[in-house]
Amino acid sequence: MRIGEVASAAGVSTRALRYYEQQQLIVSSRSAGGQRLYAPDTVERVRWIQLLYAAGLSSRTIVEFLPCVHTGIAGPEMIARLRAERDRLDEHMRDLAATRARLDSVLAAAEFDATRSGDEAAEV
Amino acid sequence: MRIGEVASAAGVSTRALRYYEQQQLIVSSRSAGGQRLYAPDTVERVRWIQLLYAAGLSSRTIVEFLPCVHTGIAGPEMIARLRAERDRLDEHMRDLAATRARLDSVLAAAEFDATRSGDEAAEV
DNA sequence: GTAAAAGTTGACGCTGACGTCAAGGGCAAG
DNA sequence: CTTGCCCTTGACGTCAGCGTCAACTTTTAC
Repeated sequence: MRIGEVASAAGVSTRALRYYEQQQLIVSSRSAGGQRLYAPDTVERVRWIQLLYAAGLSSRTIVEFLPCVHTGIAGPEMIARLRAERDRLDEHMRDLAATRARLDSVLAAAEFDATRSGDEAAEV
Repeated sequence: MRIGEVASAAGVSTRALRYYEQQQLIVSSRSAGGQRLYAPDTVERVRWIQLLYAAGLSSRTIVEFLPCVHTGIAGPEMIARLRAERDRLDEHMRDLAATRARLDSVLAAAEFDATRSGDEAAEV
């Protein structure tokens, strides 16, 4: 696959893919003319990368994780790192849930106030 | 309260507080000598700000939300924005949960593999 | 009264994940 | 052959939330 195909299949820009390659997150072979060629499973890999970015991991961390993500094999040190990141994720999710709850109660109050002042448009 | 007190009470740097003021997130009066003085509830406000930052909101968004967060009053437009952000948060949390699950299954595989190869240190 | 601690206003630095030109080369179609 | 689209490297730009001097002033403690 060429870079544009991978980009649209994975929903990222070609710039992002070149950046990922520079960060050693993905690899490519080259055509005779020097164009990048990707294995099909690169798309899956890129989706993983996006997930891990969204989870707050850095390129440096992701590049360490990706091998064992694919092979399922990790040394004890890597297992500890994986656990640590999972626990960080858990904590972050708890914080988000708390924030969401507080935001929701603010919303409830605002909606109640809106209905009381007769603003029909704000009602569910 | 002076800036240092608020900073340590809220767990942020003084630099952050000055930045928040510049972004109109908090206000201060001044002493005769020109030093910032804060109302005690500023601490709570700063905690809110931190929560919303952690939830991925920008200063621009937070400055719009904070008034109705405190008063519980919001126009229909603001209520829509609040709902939108809450929904974004929900979606983000779902993504994080999915990522966490996938990470966890990788971990399970790695741990299993580690026990099979007799690496006691990696066992729970 | 004086030294230390805490505060003030600039202003530049930093980090990360790309966006965005610029100036060209590769490649299938007609 | 040339049109047009996709690709290449290189390099500078961006944005946000602060960190970090620097050079002073205010306040506090003794």
